[in-house]
Amino acid sequence: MRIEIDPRAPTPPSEQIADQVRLAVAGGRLTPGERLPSVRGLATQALVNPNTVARAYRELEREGTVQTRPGSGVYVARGAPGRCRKAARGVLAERLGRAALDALAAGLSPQEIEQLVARSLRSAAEEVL
Amino acid sequence: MRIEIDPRAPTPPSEQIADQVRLAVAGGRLTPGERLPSVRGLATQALVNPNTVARAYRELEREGTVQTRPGSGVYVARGAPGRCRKAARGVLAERLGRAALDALAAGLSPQEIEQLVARSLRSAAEEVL
DNA sequence: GTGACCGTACTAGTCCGATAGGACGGTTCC
DNA sequence: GGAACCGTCCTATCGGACTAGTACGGTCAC
Repeated sequence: MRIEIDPRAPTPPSEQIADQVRLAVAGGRLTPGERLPSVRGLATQALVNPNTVARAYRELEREGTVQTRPGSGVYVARGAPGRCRKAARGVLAERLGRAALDALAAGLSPQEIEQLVARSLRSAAEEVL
Repeated sequence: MRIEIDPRAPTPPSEQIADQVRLAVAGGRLTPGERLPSVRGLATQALVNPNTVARAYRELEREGTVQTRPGSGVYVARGAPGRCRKAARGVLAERLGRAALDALAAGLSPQEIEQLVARSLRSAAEEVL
């Protein structure tokens, strides 16, 4: 479980951590019952404060994505993948929709926009290889 | 020139203003020589502080999108549409690319992603009508 | 010239999130 | 039992961005 933080991004670090965990769960790279990195460990690795990681975990627990076992660690909850996948679909549809709207506002044609997406997908697919 | 601010968005209000002006210039809804809303007027309309609008205008001036005529107002610069269109294309390609990557990470298939985009474009096109 | 605008500049204050550091109790394993 | 973890909680502090209020000089129409 590798998590990268971009300190210059407009979204706060704790949100970035939570988002990456959600995506990993939705994508099956974190499975139910699996243990997340410890608060201190992840804080050291991602160069943020332990409190910041703790806040992200608290948020994930609140929404039911993870379950913390006091004194032991934080674990992916049962049923989390389905929920995360559904939520991710909604969020991404929203993001893609906004981007598409902005692209239209900027004067790009629908054809150009679909081409941009197709190209992104191809290069992303290559990156995964 | 209508500008909407979402106070809950992660991007600061001044950035939102600058972004919307750039998109409007790129899309031809603001043309070279046209005058932007006054700092005070836009601040009142968008429910933000005049300083916040002034900061956005200063940023736009720095990058050459607008030109301020002291005592008179702020005007869209010559050559701005081309530059904005080019910049918008880059930014949007980046945004779409990130969203596509995240969607892949969340376990969506490329086909599903293209469908999502196509659907967004259709609904966006209807909205414009 | 006068008044109504315009953008700019400045200082001070507020708010929110991240950071820092320490203390606490629970769990796991030897 | 004891050491080494674990997550949690708390208080204090810092920094960035927005807000608030005021003052200044330039432009424009009458």
